[in-house]
Parts: sequence; structure tokens; C-alpha cells
Amino acid sequence: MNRINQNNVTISQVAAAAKVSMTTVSRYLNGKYEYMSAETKQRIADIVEKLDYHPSNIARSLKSRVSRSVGCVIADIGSQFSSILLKGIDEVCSAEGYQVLFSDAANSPEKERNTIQELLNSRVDGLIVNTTGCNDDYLVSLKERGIPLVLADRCLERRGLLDTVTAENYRAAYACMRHLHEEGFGRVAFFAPEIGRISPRVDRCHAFLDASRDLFGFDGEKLVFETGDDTPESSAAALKRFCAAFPGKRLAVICVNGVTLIHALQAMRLLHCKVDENLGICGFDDWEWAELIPPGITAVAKDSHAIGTKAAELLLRRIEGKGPSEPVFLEMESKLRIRGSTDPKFAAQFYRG
Amino acid sequence: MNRINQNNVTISQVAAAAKVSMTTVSRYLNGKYEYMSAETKQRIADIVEKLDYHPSNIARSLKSRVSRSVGCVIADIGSQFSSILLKGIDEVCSAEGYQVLFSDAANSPEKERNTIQELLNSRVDGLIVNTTGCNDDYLVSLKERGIPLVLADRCLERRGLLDTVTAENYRAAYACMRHLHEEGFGRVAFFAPEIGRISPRVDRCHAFLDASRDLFGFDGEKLVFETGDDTPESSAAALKRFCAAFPGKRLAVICVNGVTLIHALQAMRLLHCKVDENLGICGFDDWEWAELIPPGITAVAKDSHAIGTKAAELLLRRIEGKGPSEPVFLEMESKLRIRGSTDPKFAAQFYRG
DNA sequence: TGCAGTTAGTTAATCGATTTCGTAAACAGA
DNA sequence: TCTGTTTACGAAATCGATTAACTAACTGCA
Repeated sequence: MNRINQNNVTISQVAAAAKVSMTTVSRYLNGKYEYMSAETKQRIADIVEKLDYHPSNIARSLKSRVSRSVGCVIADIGSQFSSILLKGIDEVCSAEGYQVLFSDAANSPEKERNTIQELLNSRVDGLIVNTTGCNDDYLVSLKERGIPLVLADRCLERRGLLDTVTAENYRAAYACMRHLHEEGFGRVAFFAPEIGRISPRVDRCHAFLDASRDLFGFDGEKLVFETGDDTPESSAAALKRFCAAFPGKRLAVICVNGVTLIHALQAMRLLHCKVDENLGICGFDDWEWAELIPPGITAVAKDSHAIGTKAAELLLRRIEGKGPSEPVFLEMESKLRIRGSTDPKFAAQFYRG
Repeated sequence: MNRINQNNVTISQVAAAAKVSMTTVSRYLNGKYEYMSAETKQRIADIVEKLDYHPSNIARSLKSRVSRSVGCVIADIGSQFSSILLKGIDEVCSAEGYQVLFSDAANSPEKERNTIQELLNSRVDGLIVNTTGCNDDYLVSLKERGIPLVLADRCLERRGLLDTVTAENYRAAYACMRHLHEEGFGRVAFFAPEIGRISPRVDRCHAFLDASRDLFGFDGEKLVFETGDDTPESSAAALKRFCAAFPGKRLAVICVNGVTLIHALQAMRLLHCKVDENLGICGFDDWEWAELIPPGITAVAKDSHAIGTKAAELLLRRIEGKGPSEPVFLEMESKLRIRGSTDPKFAAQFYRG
């Protein structure tokens, strides 16, 4: 086993070279200059520079019981959204001198728990969790043990128990449904690989169901398509059933996330059907490509970066022991970007170029 | 400051409860059962379970001088590619019990150096670096200090000094140029935000220049467009100049990465020009949306996930002190996915649906 | 019986910092 | 002069594990 930095300079070597005690060097390192002569300070500074001394965070953490690190567990880092979330988190943490211990839960609740335990074994000062969605009790128990913990993007089933920063999901989905209603679509289907316990999906679906009833006057339950394996083929099967069920109606599909949206678009190609005034499509998590796919794809844009920074800021305040006593619940604004796939005006504009 | 796990169980409490010495508990934890009675082993196991004891990685690392963690510095985690790279890295590391200390360099060479120093202060066992590209000497100096280090996706200017896992860039770019030549395009332009010292861009550009000369017989130098701020507008300006310079010729654009490709496509919309047999476009880093944008966008797909796993595997072998004495240089295969944007047959197929 | 080797542990030092407690010198006020 | 406070710094314990060195009991064999 390769032992890193075998010949590392230690604080005692610095102390010896500067002819002071380790205590004094430690005080210098931690900026406790109150009772330190300018001369001593300078001598230590020179030696630190000369020996290229860098204190070991490990030794530091052991005695001080503070690691200046946060654990960050992401349900699936493969998705574009997650990487921007992570970027936001890292931005704040590194600016405040915290290190990020990262782990991908690979959509496995069990791996999520194991990895969190590992992070706790490394004595992280706090945790940011983008949860896979089946660990509610476990996560609450962490909070009860006094571990600073902030949920990012995905909430517990029971809101308000833990600090949470997420996107506006219900409101944005409802706004999207209102838009589809105003555009005169008669029936809307909701596509998702599966909804499960993933809160943004649950919320979006909830809004879909409510709006189906309140705005459109139909029962949305039967129009929630869980495509399971989430391939173009399974989306195509769902789409086929949906279209066959309502001949002559103007139909629209709303996709729970970017991947599902892509698969639905691929499904339309498989089925040789086009987006037009009789078949609309839209989805969540707006990306740059959405305006390039004809006739411009309507999408709800969430601000992943802001979710990351806010979650990190909140966590660091918690670690400092600041912040409100009640759990914080923050919803970052989402924006509905209307394009040609649900609005003929924009479609015409798209084709004009 | 919130001190995590203030009332943590320690090894000495376990030892006391099990009526053995700390040494024996330590041996148990590390699986050194050679000279341990089944009874003692069981008693310790029971106590560990009962007290919910989890050894502190920090204390462990201090004495053993091994942290079972790797530092991972990514030039820009915001890009889709990087998150898949990170996923690959995490997969291998977590499977082998290593923790990933993550940091985003935010495209800043200075932040890259600072963050690496911070990781070394945390005594990571090794480093995976997706470098911003201006720290060659610094990175080599790390290796000379005996720090296990693997470069992912981006190489040094002088190859062969450090372990590197990257994608086939030159070959794939050359293959792409050959394809454009076979399709009968007369002039090809190379679009990039900037090339700088980022090795995949340098290699792709190199292949462009070589192929321009060898296959097309023109001097590519003047057809490398560095769009600087990398916006649709700057791409549009470049595209306009390119088209104006060669009236009547069949032109193609090759974009150095996915973002540039998107911006070039947006530029085409801004300029009201369409992809057809007189204007081809293609780029690097194939994504799912590439086949949905008309007429299907030709792209070179690199296997980011494999780069991540290979880099992590190599690093862990280095940490174990295994592996060849010479630096390893691995190029993962890239695939040219030909679609309608450079090939009329596929374009026709795209429009047929 | 006596000695070596094996088995199953223990004691105490150690990793590199922080932190508590202590102290010497300088100075101020009564 | 004596006491009390401030300034500047040091000695040693400590964090929670690992590890080197040591020991006691038991076994096998000549």
C-alpha cells in the first residue's frame, strides 16, 4: 500500500525549526495572534514557507472533532441535472473552505444508506442528500442524532421534517397543464418511467391529476403512463395506446423529466407521427437542445444550480449552529418555456426560422 | 461549531464492554482473525452490533497513514460529459471501498492547484485529475513526489509523462474528416470556443488540419474558428464569414464539443440557414438529442463512463503499488455516428421518419 | 521433565494536530 | 513594596484508532 507523503513535514518540525512550541505554531496556523509577538509570528511564517509545511487535515480533525467536510450523496450523477446541482454545491462549499465527499447512490436506496454511513465514519460535518426516495425514516433518524442534513431537489413524503431545497414542481406542472388547456388540447397524458417515491415526480403527477380534474374535467388516473424500463419502445407503446384511446381528439403528452421527454420524442419518430396542433408534447427540466428539436419543445426549466447553492448555504449555516430552529423548506422558482410543441404560434415561428 | 457525533462510541468502549484489549478489537475490525478464539470474536461482534460501533476513518487514517480516499478534480462538472466521467470513477472507487473527495476546478488552473493542495492536506491516497490544462509542470511535480496520479480525458502537452486515460480524439476526428471528404464536401471549418491547452481540442484540431491538407488539399489554419465567448451569436458570426468566403462550395462545420455544436445549430437558426447537402454539420461527444435534431446530427461518441472506470482502476492499482513502472497511456475507442447532417441518405431517412 | 512452538491475548507508543492548564516576565495601581 | 493583571509562550494530555513488542498459557515431542 502506497503511503502518501511519507516524508511530510509536521508541526513539531516547524516548531523545532522556529524554536517555539507546537502550541505556538498551532496558534499561528489558526490565526490566534492575540498574544503573539510580531517577531515570533514572522519567524513561524518564514519556516512554514521554507519547509512548505501543510497541516494534516486528518490530525486536525481528530482532535478538533470538526472535519470541514460535507458528504454529498446524489441519487444518480449521470443526469445532467445532477451535475449542475453538484456544481452549485461545490461552489459554495469550496468558497467556504469545506471539502465535498461525493458519492453516487446509483438509484439504490441501500447504497444510499451504506454510503451515508461511510461518510459519517469519515466524520463529515454535515450531509446534502439528493435521495433515492425510500429512506425517509433513516434520514429523519440522522437528523434526530443531531447530524446537520439538507435534502436537495427531492423531499420526504412528509414535508417539513427536514431542511429541504427543491424546485417548484406542483405549481410549474399545474401552470403547464393550464397552458395546455388554454391551447385547446382535449386530453393530456403523463409519461414517467415510474413515479415511485421520488418527490418531484410525485408532485408533478399530483398537479397533473388535479389539473385534469379541475381544468379539463377528465380523470387523469388512467392517463398516467409508467413506461417502466424507460426506453423509446416502451414510450412508443404507451403513446400508441394513448392515441388509440382518443381518436379525433387533440392530444398532448407531458413528460416527467428530460430523459422521458427524449424517449417520447424518439417514440414519436418510431410511430411516424409528428408534433402538430393535434399532438402536443412537453416536459420537465429544460435543456439547450429543447429549442432545437422541431417545432421547439415546451419545457419547464428548473434552476438546479440555485438548488445546489441554497442547499449548501443552508447546510453550512446549520453546521455553524445558526439558522432557524424549525426545518426550512425552500422551493426555487421554475419557469415554463413555451415553444412550438404546444403552441402553433411558436411552431410557425420555428419553421420560419 | 456543530461537532458531529459528539457521543460516538469508541474502540476503547467496545474493548471495555467486550472485556478485551483495544488491540484485539482492532484486529477484529481489520479481519485479522488468525489468533483469535471464536468465542472472543463472537463477543466483540455482539458488542459492536449492540453499541452500533463504527470506527472513525479519521483516527484510523492518522496512524495507518492510509485514508482509503481519492481526490477527484474535474475541470468543469457542469458538462454532461464530466458527470458521466465522475459516475464511472465513483462506481469503481466505491466498489473498492474508496471514498471520493470531489472538487470542481471551474475551468480555473489556479483553483485546480489550490484544490489539489487541499486534497493533499486531507491525505488522499491518490488523485484523478481532469485538468484545466495549464498545470503540466505542477502535475508532473506531484508524480515526482510519489503521489499516485491519473489524468482523465485530458493529457499533458508532453504525453507519456503521467498515467492517462483519454478518448480516441485524433483518430476519430480524422475519421470524421474522411467521412466529410467522401460525402463530397469541398471545405470544412473547425469551430471551438477556444482551443488553448485542452488536449482533446488540440488533438481534434490537429486531425482537422492534417486531414484538410492530406484529404482535401486545403490549408485548414484559416478555417479554425475560435468563437471565444461561445454563444450562438459568436458562432453565427463565424458561420457567416465561413459561408461568405466560399460561395457555391459545399461546406461543412465540425464542432469541437457538444456545447459548441448546440451553439452552431442555434447560429444556423439565427442565420435562417438549413442543414442540407450544401451545408453539413457535425461534432463531438454524441448525446441522445443528436438524433432528434433534424436531419439527425452526425457526431463522434466518446465513452466517458469507460474513461472514468479505467482511470479509477488504474489509480487504485497505483495506490496498491501495482501496475507497470512506465506511465500508462490509454485511449478509449470513440465511434463516429453518421446521421443526416452530413449524409443525404440518412437525411432522407430522417425525414421519412 | 523440559524446551520449543503455537495460540490468544495485553501494554504502551504512536500518528499529527488541538487544547487545557500552567507559568514567567512585564507592567500598573495602591 | 506588594499584589493583580496582561502578555507571550510552553508542557503535557488528548482525539481514536493502529502497531510493535511482549507475555502467559497451552501443546507436542524428545
